[in-house]
Amino acid sequence: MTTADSQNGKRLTARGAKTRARIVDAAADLMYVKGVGTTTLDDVLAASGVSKSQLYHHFEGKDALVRAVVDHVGERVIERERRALGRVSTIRGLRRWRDALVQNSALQHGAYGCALGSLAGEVSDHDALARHTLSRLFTEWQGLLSGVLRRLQDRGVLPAEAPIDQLATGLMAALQGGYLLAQTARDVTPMATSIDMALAHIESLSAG
Amino acid sequence: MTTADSQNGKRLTARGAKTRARIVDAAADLMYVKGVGTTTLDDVLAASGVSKSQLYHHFEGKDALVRAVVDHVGERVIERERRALGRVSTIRGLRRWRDALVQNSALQHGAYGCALGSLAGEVSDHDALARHTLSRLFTEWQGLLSGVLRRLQDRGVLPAEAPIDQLATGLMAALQGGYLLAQTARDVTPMATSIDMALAHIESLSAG
DNA sequence: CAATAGTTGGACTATATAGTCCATGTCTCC
DNA sequence: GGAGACATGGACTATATAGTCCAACTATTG
Repeated sequence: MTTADSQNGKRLTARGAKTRARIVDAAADLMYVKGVGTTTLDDVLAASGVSKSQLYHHFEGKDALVRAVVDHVGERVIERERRALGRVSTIRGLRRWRDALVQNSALQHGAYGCALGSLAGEVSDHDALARHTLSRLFTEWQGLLSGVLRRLQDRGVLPAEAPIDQLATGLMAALQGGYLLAQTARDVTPMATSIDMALAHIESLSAG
Repeated sequence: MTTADSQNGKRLTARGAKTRARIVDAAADLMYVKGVGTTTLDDVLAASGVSKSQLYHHFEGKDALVRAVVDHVGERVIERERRALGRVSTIRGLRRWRDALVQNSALQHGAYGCALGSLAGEVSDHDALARHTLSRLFTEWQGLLSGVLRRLQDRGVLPAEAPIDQLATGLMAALQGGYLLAQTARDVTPMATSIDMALAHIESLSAG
């Protein structure tokens, strides 16, 4: 966990932890759909069925809540990606990973974008701490992609000279850029296209 | 111009047009730096040295102002890109284009991201009209990239079968994703890396 | 030079929203 | 089982912000 999750020094009963989790869950969902700025504390209260004092009991204020949401969403995304990428060691596996993300986004016609990416866009310029956490999360996600590429390398699919980390950065950017274009067009096609191009580039190196 | 710029039917004197432009200019700058949601009308008033009634004389409300900002920023970006890309017909030219964008972003250590991209992220899920405009702007920008690739094709640098439009989409996504990663990391390196990867892929097709 | 339409200044209002407070209820641990 | 800490409910406040109103001013046009 990044920030104080088990309230600095305070005891925290199972009941309290549950309430806290309910708040963060509701806030994360709302902020994904409505955006961070337009999600009010009253929205969060209504959605989680919790009173204001409880919210302020568990969080110092909205900023702290936003940070908790970043932590929570980050954990969820990284967990999902770890499951999806942790053992992939083929180009086909990467394509399946791509398909899953694209199809998932297609359910909303691209709306809302990447859970992490849209948080990053909304928060990065306003909260240095949250930005830093998001930056680490992206790096971690990228590390999972690097792992896949390294396994490809180990299996001889990619040459030893292939710049693994840079390829992972490029793939990550293709993903995030694709999300943004899809979100704006309300059509996942550009997202599929951009990831395809990145994967095609990676695949083209295997000939070398 | 997309939305009503010369107020539907109303006369508009040179003086009025100037005031209107001052408002949009100030709003665009503030919204780029502070974000759309956290920029208040009072901020815009203070920055442009204009009174509230003038703002409401020229715009129906904040939404209308945001749309005018989208139009204005869009025009500025497209103009800049038309100048930068309009006559490029070499890979080297594309690299110079990349350098200009990266260096420009480096001046702010990546902060604020792409003028169009960050607007898209903030506005797409809240204002269908603005989203549509932004989508068209991205398409237009991408069209400029397609133009470059087509010239490369005409000059025999790229093969006839090269999927121009998809490559342009991929390049655009690499750019936008790079912006987002740079904004989050406050370091332009990932932006440079991701565009490089897209350009390397395009270049690699010239061998085919 | 009127008459009309566009332009401006700034006080005023309504409301949404973050944040406070305190009384009461419920655990935990000795 | 009792003391003290944790947890909860909800009313209350302060304030920021979008939006209104109107009187006065300035340009344009017949």
